[in-house]
Amino acid sequence: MASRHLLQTMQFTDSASRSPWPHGGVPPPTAMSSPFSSRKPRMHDGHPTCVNLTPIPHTDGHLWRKYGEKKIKNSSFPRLYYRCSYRDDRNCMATKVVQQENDADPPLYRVTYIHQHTCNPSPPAPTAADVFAEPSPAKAEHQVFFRFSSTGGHTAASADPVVHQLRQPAATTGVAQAQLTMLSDDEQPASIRSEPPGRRLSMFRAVVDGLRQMRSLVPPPSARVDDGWDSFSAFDLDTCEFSLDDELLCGDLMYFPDNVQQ
DNA sequence: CACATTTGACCTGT
DNA sequence: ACAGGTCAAATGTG
Repeated sequence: MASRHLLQTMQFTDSASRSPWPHGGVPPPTAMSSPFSSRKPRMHDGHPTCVNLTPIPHTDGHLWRKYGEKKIKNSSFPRLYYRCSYRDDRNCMATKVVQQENDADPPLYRVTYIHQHTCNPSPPAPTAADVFAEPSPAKAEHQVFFRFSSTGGHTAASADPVVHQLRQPAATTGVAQAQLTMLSDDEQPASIRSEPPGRRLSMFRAVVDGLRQMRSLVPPPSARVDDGWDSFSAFDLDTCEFSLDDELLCGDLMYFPDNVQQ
């Protein structure tokens, strides 16, 4: 699969631990509608929620305990209810609801997260202000931070925009880390959200140019199928399309090419 | 035995 | 009344 690559050091745990969201640092794949937009955290009974679509609803880096299952009207699949396993001893009120969406292979699940985890205090997730911010000299010494938006998939028509984060340590280390993630609207700076689509596209292309430079510093190994870089090898800078050649493991999430195309 | 899951009952909002 | 969310006893598992 595409997760192991280069020095077998694809690491996603850092962002996972810093994210308020249950998946490796950012919300997982889902349908989105415009550049730099994605699912918005919504309010659920006055509590923030995050709705994700994923083929692997059960592995998101947290420990859940199932507490209910309900047949839902007009749905072929039951709705599963989970709460954080640390609810009692750590007073963590995070819950999630898993609803199978279809019978595809693999099936797609809609996962609704309610409340953020308070069971495992960790440094705050990168704020929206970090997006497109110049890395500090200290940070740049260890890694280069890229976050960019693109349309995902092989065709522009079917492609929903996603926002990706690509991370790489200093080229001098010879170790590359790549992370394909997505940012919710709330994780993106308002300055970007408010930009017209054309302007956002330009910004995205500028970041992709940076990505190309970064790749030139540490070229991807050739003929490696399970190379994370392969996931980014099909960028079309004119159309901002990309494709995945293989599954990509991101944190605890498995991205499948077909799903990324959505 | 401890813990997780299952599943029907119960509760609540519309 | 109905649908959806939660509880909790029964059951399963290591």
